[in-house]
Amino acid sequence: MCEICRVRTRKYIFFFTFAYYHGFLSKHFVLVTNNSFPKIRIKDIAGIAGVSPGTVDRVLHNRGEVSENTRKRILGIIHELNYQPDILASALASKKRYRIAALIPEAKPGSTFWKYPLKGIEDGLREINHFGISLDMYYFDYFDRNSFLKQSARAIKDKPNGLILAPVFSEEASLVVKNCNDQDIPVVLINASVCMENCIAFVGQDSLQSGMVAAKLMDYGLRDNPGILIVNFIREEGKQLHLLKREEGFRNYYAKTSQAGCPVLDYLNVSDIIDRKKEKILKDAIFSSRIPISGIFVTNSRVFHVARFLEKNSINNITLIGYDLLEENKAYLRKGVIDFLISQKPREQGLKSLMTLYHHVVLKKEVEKNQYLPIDIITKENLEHYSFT
Amino acid sequence: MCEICRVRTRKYIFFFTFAYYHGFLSKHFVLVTNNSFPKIRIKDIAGIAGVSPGTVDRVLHNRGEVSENTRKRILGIIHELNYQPDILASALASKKRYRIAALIPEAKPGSTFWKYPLKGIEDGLREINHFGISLDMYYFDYFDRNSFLKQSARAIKDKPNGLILAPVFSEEASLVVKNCNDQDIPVVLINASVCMENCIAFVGQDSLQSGMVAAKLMDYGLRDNPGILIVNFIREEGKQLHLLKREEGFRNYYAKTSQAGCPVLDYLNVSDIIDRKKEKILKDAIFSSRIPISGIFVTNSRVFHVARFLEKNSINNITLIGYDLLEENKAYLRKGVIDFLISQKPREQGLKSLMTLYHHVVLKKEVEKNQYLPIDIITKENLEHYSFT
DNA sequence: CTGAAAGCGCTTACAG
DNA sequence: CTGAAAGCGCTTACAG
Repeated sequence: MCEICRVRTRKYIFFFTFAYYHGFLSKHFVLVTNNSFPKIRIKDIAGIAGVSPGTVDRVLHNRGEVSENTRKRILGIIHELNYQPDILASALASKKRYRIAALIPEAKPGSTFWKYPLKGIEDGLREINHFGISLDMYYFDYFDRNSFLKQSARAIKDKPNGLILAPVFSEEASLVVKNCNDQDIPVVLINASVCMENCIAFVGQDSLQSGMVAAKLMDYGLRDNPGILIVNFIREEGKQLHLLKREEGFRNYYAKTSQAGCPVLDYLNVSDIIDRKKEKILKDAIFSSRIPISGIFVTNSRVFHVARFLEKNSINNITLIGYDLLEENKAYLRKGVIDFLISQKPREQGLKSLMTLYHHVVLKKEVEKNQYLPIDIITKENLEHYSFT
Repeated sequence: MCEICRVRTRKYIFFFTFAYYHGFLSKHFVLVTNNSFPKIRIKDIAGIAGVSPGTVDRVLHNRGEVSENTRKRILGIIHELNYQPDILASALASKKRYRIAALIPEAKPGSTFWKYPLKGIEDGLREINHFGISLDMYYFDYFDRNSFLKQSARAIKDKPNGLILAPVFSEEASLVVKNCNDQDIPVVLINASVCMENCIAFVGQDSLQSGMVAAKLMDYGLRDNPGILIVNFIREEGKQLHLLKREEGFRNYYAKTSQAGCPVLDYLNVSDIIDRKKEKILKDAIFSSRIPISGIFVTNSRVFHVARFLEKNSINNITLIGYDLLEENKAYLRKGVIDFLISQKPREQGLKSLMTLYHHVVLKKEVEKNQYLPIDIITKENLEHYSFT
C-alpha cells in the first residue's frame, strides 16, 4: 500500500520531499530514514519550502511575523522529515544564558546530609554548563526559619530562570512557591513535597513507602519480639510532614502485613534542638517502657543519637533502623549498632532536580511531575558501594 | 605577597595577560577569574601570543608543525588562563563521527535481564548523540557460544571506535579483548569482569560483596535456624566466575560474621539448560537434605525456578533470596515467595558503560577503572520504585 | 612552520 | 511578512 523509500543523501531527501510536497508522488508515499542518514538542516527545509532559513527559524520558535500559509507549509515539511534541531549549533549561536537558583540547607559538620544533593547539582552542572547554564546557590540554616526567609527573598529578587527548592519550612516554602508562580519562575521541589500544584516537579522519596520498607526489615528480623519504639526527632510538633508519613507507613505495615500480627508500638517525640535532654528522655523511654523494647525505628537521620545511647549503655539486643548516610550513622552501621539505614539517593536528588529544570527551561520538554527515587536499604555489607549516590 | 586582579571583560584579560607575558607585571601576579567571566577563546590566546588561531589549534591538538618556542609560549598562556575549549563549537566544526559497538545478550521473554542495560545504553545515547556518536548493537544468544563468536567477529570487523562487551563466555571474551587491543579499540566490560588489564574499565557489581549482603539478610532473618541451601544454576561447571564469587562472599560472611555462628551450609549445582529435571533435583535436595532447610540462596536470576517449586509444594517457611528483577522474580517477590532480591542496577550499567567510552574516546579524559555499582536490596515494599534502574 | 579563509547549523539584528 | 548577512567558537584544508 505504501511506497517505501530509503534515503541516504541530502540530494535524495530534497528530491523526494520536494516531489511529495508538489504532488508528484502518491499520498501513500512513506519516507523511511535510516542510520547513516544525513542530518536535516533548517537550510534543507527552507529549500524545499522555497523560503529563507530565517523564516523557518521564525516558525520553529513561534516568533510570529510569518503568514499562516507559509507557516503551515513549513510545519508540514518539518513534521514530515522529522526535523530535529541541532542543539549544539543552537546553543552556540544563541548566546542565551540561563540562571538556575538552588535554595537548600547548608551542609554543616554534624549535619552532612545536604552536601550530597549539592554534589549532585554540581555534577549535573558540569554536564550542561556548555549550554549557557549557570548556578547560584542560596544556603540557609536548617534550624533557622529566619535564614530561610532571608535567603529565599534574595533568591527571588535575583529573578532566576528556575528554582530548586528544599521546602524545609513548609509554610514559608509555600509562600516562596506562590511568589515564584507570580513571576513565572518554575520551581522543582527537592527531598520534601509541598504545594505541588504550583511546582513543575517533585524529586525525592516516597515517604510513606519508605516507612513500610523500614517496618518490613524490622518485622523480618524480629518475628516474635514485638516491642517496638518509634522515635521522632523533630523541630516543631507536626510540621515536618515527611516524617509523619514515614511513621504512618511504618504503622501501616504493622497493622496490615506483619507476620507477627500487630505488635506493641510505642512512640516518642524528642526535640531535635535542645541537645542535653536527649539522653535522659531516651533512657526513660527505653528502661521504663511498658513493654520490653526489641526494636527502635528513628524516622530521620538523627538515629545516631539513639545509637550513641545504646552503645554507651552497652545495649546490643535492640534492632535499630533509621535514615540517611551521615558520617555518624555510617560509623554506627559499621560497628553494628545500627542495623539498617534507609537512604534517599541524596546526590541523585540534586542531579535530577537540576536536569528537570534544564529539560523544562532550556529544552522546553515535558517533565515528569512525581520523580520518586529508589528507597535504598543500606547495611554494613553494601555501605561502601553507596558512598556517592 | 601576590597582587590579585579580578577580571571581568575580555579587554582586561587581554591587557593583564599580555602585560604579564611581556614582563610588565610582577611574577607574583595572580589572575583571579570569577563567575561572570567572559569565556576565553582560541582567538584570545592567539592574540596574546601573537599568532593565528590555527597555530593555537595545532598546539591544542598536538598535531605538530609548530616550533618548540611558540608551542611553549602558547601552552603557558593556555595554562595561565585555564583555557577550557568550547566542546559545542568543537563538535560542530569537526564533523568527526564515533561509532560505539555493544556486544550484549539479546533480551528474550523469560530472560529479560538484558533489556535494562540496553535501555541504559539507549538513554545515554540520546544525551550524547549530538556529539556525533552512533551506536551499533550486536546481540548474541546467552546460551549459545557460537552466536557469541559470530557476533563478536562481526563487531570487530566493523572497526568501531569503542566496544561495550558483556563477557558472558569468559574465555572467548578474553580473545575478543585481545583482538580489540591489537586494533586499538578500547573495551568496557559490562556486568562481569575478565581480562581487566586490557580493558579501560569494568562497570558492574562487586560479586563477592553482593554475596555477603545476601548472607547478611539471611542471617538477620534466621538467627537460630541455620539450615541453608545454596543453589547454583549454571551453564557449565566452573565457568561463570561471578557466580562463584557470590557464593564465596556468602560463605565468607557465615564463616566470619554470622551471629548464629557457622551454620550448616549445603549446596547444589543445577544445569541452567535442561529444563525438565530442575524440579526433581530441587525436590531431592530439599526434602532429603541432611539438615532441615530454612533458607535458600540462589546465586543468580534463576531464583524463580526455586520459587515456583516452593509455591507448587506449598512450602512457605523457607526464606528465599536471589538476584535480579526479572518479571518472574518480581511476581514471586510480590507474592512473598521470594523474600529479597539483590539487584545490580542493570540500566545504570548500560548508561555508565556508554558514558565511560564517551569520556575516554571523545573527551579523552581519564576514566575510573573499577566502577562498582551499588548492591541494591529489593523487597516487596521498595520494588515499585526500582522499576527503571 | 604559519596564516587566511571557509564552513559546521543555528540565531540575531537589520533592511526592505 | 521576508531575506541577506554576520556571527557564535572551533576545525579543516590549502597556500605559502
